[in-house]
Amino acid sequence: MAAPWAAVKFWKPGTEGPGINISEERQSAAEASGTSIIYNPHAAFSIEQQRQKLPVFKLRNHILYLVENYQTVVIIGETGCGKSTQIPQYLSEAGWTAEGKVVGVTQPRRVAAVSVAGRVAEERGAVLGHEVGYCIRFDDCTDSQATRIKFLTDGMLVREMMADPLLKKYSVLMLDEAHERTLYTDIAVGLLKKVQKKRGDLRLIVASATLDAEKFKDFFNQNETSDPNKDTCAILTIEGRTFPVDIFYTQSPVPDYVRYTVETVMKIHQTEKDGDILAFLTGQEEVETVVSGLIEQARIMSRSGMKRHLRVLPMYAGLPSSEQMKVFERVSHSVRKVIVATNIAETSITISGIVFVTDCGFVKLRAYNPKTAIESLVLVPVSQASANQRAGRSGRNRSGECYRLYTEEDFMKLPLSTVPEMQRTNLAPVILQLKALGIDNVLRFHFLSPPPAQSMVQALELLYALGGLDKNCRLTEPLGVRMAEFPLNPMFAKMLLESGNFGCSAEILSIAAMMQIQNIFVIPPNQKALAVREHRKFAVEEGDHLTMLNVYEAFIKHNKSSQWCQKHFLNYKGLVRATVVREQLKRLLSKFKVPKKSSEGDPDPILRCIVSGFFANAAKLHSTGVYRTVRDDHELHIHPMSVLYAEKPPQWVVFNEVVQTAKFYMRDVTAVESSWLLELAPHFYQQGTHLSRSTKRAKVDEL
DNA sequence: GAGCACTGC
Repeated sequence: MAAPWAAVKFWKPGTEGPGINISEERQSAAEASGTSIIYNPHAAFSIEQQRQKLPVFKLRNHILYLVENYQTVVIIGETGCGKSTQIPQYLSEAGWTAEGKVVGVTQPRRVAAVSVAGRVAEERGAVLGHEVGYCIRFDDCTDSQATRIKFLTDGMLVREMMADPLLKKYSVLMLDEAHERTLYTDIAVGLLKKVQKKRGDLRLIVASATLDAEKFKDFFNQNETSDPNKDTCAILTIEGRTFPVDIFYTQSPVPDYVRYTVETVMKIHQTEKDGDILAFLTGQEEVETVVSGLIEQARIMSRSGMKRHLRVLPMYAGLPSSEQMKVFERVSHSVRKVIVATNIAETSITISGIVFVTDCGFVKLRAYNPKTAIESLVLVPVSQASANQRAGRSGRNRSGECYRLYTEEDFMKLPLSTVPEMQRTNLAPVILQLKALGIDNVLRFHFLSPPPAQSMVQALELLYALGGLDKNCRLTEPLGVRMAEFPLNPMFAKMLLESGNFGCSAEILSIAAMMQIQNIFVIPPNQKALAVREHRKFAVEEGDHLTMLNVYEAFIKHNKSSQWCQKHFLNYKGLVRATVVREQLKRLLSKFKVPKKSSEGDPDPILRCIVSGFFANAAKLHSTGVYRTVRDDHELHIHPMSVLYAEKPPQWVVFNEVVQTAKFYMRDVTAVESSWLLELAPHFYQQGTHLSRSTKRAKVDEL
């Protein structure tokens, strides 16, 4: 094999030919784009001067005019234009927060809601939580009297609508980052269209990307004539403040993007001037492979006299937060930082100083099969919108470069945008929420992108089986109404509400809380064996649910000690969060007068209670050694992370979810008795109602 | 026998 990086050849569209030297290309592109002024928000200007320098400022009066005259304004706000922080202030200054009214701004992520609120409070010289506040789960930093500009997560807005369906306190709502099309943004969009019909005074601002602007406009425009003067929705574009990014493609498809990522990063390091590198891959394993590959290459190079060093850092959600923080640390001028990341770096975190990006062209996305009701995680090519978002991570401080590890031809074949989450998820939680918000006919709900009808049917079927809906698909009283109040998947809500009847609400609360936290068990790549040995200490033969209960109870017993967590390779922050989640769930159980009881060490009531919520996710071990779902005979396997993976496989199990990678794997698995299924879910497995298929009955009756 | 995108209530 030749020098590993020598094989990588990129070319830039619109140039003479392929195989161009990267440095020359960059230089000519920089010349063509002209000089740009670097914007530094923390330079020595007054806050007012800084605000006026933002691109959005020039359009201040135009925005206010549109909001005054159109019920909905779609704003195409490019990165760095200042829309999220400025528009709410303009609205407030123009009187939209008079008479106790509030301007609300939603964000898809908690950190964004908090940080943007902080920035705006600072600009207004206000104490966060008074005039300017935020509201996210577990953290309501607003004052019901004083708050005029409120930042909140889109999920929180949907929750607020349960108490106040017409959102009466708001005069304007701005849905920020609506182009991301998260589940809750889409729910909010559908609901707000309904609210607007009853509240002509409510103004809506949808902040979106160019691509979806027309779709949002068509959705909200109530003008049924062909006269554009009667439009109720307008579109406005605000230019951003970013720097040009040169895009490079490979000449031919690469056979192995993991290896080519290493090669490309090393080539950039050798031939390019200063600037950090961000490499996009699809999962933890790929990230770790590339990290060790780069460290090895860098070692070889420094031995052969390379002066500038590489600092290689992994970044993915499962990484302990202390490790995650390292990507934000500054390094000395002689060191180049390389961050090897999953999709977390596409939208969720922003690292400054990135000049070069490599993009493998793939992503792991959630998918939902409406026929089997199985959610899975699948590796798919990214969309063009996603690829452009990745490229844009390089042009934030100065002009950047993006190396796509695929051909331009392949890029053109990619879908323009990612399928909205609404169309690739289990809808049971969504339908329950909509029902609780008084949407009787969910099949006729106005979705921005309607989900598959079969997904709706699956959701209705499950909710009926859980007892949350009656035969006419109406929310049951009190069970369905209560289930909808839980910020959880309906199966968890059912399990919690039943826990009083089984006399184990204390244990079920801990289990439900723990199941909401990802990556409780930390496995550092260099101490894998030791970590696994420590984790084994918590394992019980009943399965993952009781193992999690063990971990939680041990954490409490050791006074929530972070040192104790470290010693046992447990995610301290995750466990703390579990205690907070548990408190919230406990308050809901008290509200519904579910008796507080403990089974005092008896596992049986706990397992039966789990079955009362998760009976639909049951599987039986077949003689061939594989599991099959009871409801439709789908082949499943125990996930290697499950404690039952190493045990003698039990005959019957229930599970929380299925992930599809190489096989269909059940996650969070617990051994049960088949008689419990018949006893606790007779309606689902025996009676064969009009909603459930008769095949289900046959499967259990065989036993 | 062998594996864990990312949010959010």
